[in-house]
Amino acid sequence: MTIKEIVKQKFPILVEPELLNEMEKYCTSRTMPAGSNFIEIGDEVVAMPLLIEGSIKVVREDKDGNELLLYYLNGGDTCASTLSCCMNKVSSEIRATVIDDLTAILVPIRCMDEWLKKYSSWRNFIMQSYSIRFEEMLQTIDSIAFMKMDERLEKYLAQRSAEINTTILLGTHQEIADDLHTSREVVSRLLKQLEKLGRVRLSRNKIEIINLM
DNA sequence: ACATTAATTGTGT
DNA sequence: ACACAATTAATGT
Repeated sequence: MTIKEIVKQKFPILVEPELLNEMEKYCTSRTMPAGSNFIEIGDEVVAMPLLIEGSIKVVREDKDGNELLLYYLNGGDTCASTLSCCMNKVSSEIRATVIDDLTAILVPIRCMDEWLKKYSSWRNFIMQSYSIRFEEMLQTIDSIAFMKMDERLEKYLAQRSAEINTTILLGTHQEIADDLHTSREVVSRLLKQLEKLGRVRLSRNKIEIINLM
């Protein structure tokens, strides 16, 4: 499939034929296996990714090396942090690791300026993804500040399953605990509670969502 | 198929 | 939070 066709399918908001032609010319497509680093803190940002398949986890790191989960990116998403980085021509503020085998289209940052001027659908797309991400991060801040861990966990599960549009989440309790900055035991116990209530079904490396609010 | 080992999950303090 | 038990999955024989 050509880049043009992929974009049409996954990013229908981008409409100008001219824009699609330019994307065909300047963008590259790239795949990376689960577990690899998409970008490291301090790296120079050379392109903005449009995710086709797979997912990426985006984190910040504090001075003691603790990771703070910012958000997950899935098919149809783009990375808002990359945006702000390349606008200001600075190095990456974030680390992004590939969670699920990734296919992405890379937009060279030198295209950004021009396309923002020339193509309204590109402008809308950027604005829209920026505001979606901003909203989501506000919610995350709210939940850290105001919600108890059981609610946070539930929200986390609900959000992740909605994002990748599946009722089955793969991964360990430890990984969830890391994302939520709590201990593995707490996650295990809360999950057990949810299972007793019939809201999830648990097995090793797998959580099946039955019924979350 | 069975035993061994490593990783994940469960539980009491 | 820690220690340890129990369970499950992966691997070798």
